[in-house]
Amino acid sequence: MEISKATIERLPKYLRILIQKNKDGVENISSTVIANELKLNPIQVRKDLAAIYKKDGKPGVGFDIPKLIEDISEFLNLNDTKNLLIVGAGRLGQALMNYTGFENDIHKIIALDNDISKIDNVKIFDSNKLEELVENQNINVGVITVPKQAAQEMCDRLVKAGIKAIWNFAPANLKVPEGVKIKNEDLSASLTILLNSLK
Amino acid sequence: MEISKATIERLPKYLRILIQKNKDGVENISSTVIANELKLNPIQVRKDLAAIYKKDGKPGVGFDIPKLIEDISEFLNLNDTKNLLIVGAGRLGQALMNYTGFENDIHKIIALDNDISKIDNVKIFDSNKLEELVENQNINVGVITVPKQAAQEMCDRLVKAGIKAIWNFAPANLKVPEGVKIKNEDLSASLTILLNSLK
DNA sequence: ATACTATCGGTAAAAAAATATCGAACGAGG
DNA sequence: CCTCGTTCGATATTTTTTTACCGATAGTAT
Repeated sequence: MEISKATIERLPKYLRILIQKNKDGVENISSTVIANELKLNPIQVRKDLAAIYKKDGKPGVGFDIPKLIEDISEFLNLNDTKNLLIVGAGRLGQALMNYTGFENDIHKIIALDNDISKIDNVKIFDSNKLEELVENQNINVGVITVPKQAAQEMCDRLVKAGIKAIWNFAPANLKVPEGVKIKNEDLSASLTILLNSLK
Repeated sequence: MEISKATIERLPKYLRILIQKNKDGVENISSTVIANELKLNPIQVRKDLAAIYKKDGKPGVGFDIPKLIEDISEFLNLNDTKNLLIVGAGRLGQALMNYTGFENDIHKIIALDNDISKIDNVKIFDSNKLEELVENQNINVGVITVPKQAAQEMCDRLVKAGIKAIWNFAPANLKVPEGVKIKNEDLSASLTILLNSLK
């Protein structure tokens, strides 16, 4: 079956709940409980899970949590180590380097900046090492945390070096060629939408 | 007409393009040009704009950029000053305090932390001032940038103090009562979805 | 053993969102 | 001043996503 984009966006949310419940020692969970946590419809949760779950959920009991964690992780390909190259070691870049929220996949993170003396305890490379690092460090994702003015240029260099996925935090619509995926983390838009929902 | 959630999520993207074109001295823009920039369908762009634009677009010419900027800004309520209270003055909190991507609305940003000596050039308040600040500084949005373990507690305090909108950067499903809006900026999920799209 | 409740999966219906079609209007160029 | 390419808005259609319905099953309590 074809798995919808909407479903893929919800799977990580289910996973976070499942991991928490698993830590708490719970063995099974129903679609109703998951739905309540996320303010979703239980039927939707079941449909999403049916798309990737290999074992059937048990009527009256729910889903086997460890098995479900395994299946979602496998589907989302979380067990392969991913290497990130953070371009820009300002406050945001530093925040990402130290981010502990990547619960499942392990990421090697390398920071690049024009000013290589920015932080003491992390190795920062000079920006001119970008192409070399992409090649030698098996980088999967380029993360852009430079100011907006420099963002497109850094994006172009990452693409030229062979990167297929870009995670952009600069407030700009970056252009990438066909075949390269880009995810814009548009904080301003995000806040605007939140505020708008209050109306 | 009722404006769909999907439309509201696209409006800030249109706005960013329009502001850029306006700076470049362009006076009109067609739905086709906007759509190409964002890899969307021009018909969709026209439909979105029709929902909030007060003036008609001109066939053969396109839309009046300054007027469109004004109408989108008004619809999204961007001209009112919004006050943010950032809870947690770590790297992420500092990044948000210094973020220059909030292109349209002006935000007074106040930071809270247990350690009020963290940064030199920004006034940081002690965490126990949270309730007082929410009351006296007319705070519209509480921004959570504390570690996951402290996130729910801070969220509860914000809600109790009367905050109706929470912007959460901690990797956790925070619970809020009915009537309070929460936007989770789930970076791990975001990255996972990006990586998944490569398959 | 039987009834009761919670929950599942599959199919069907409804709602939301995206896209297509088309006649009309604008401006540029001959 | 006529023709052509561009673009619009309105209505219709298609696709995607969400929600409802229902018969069946697991576990629990009587």
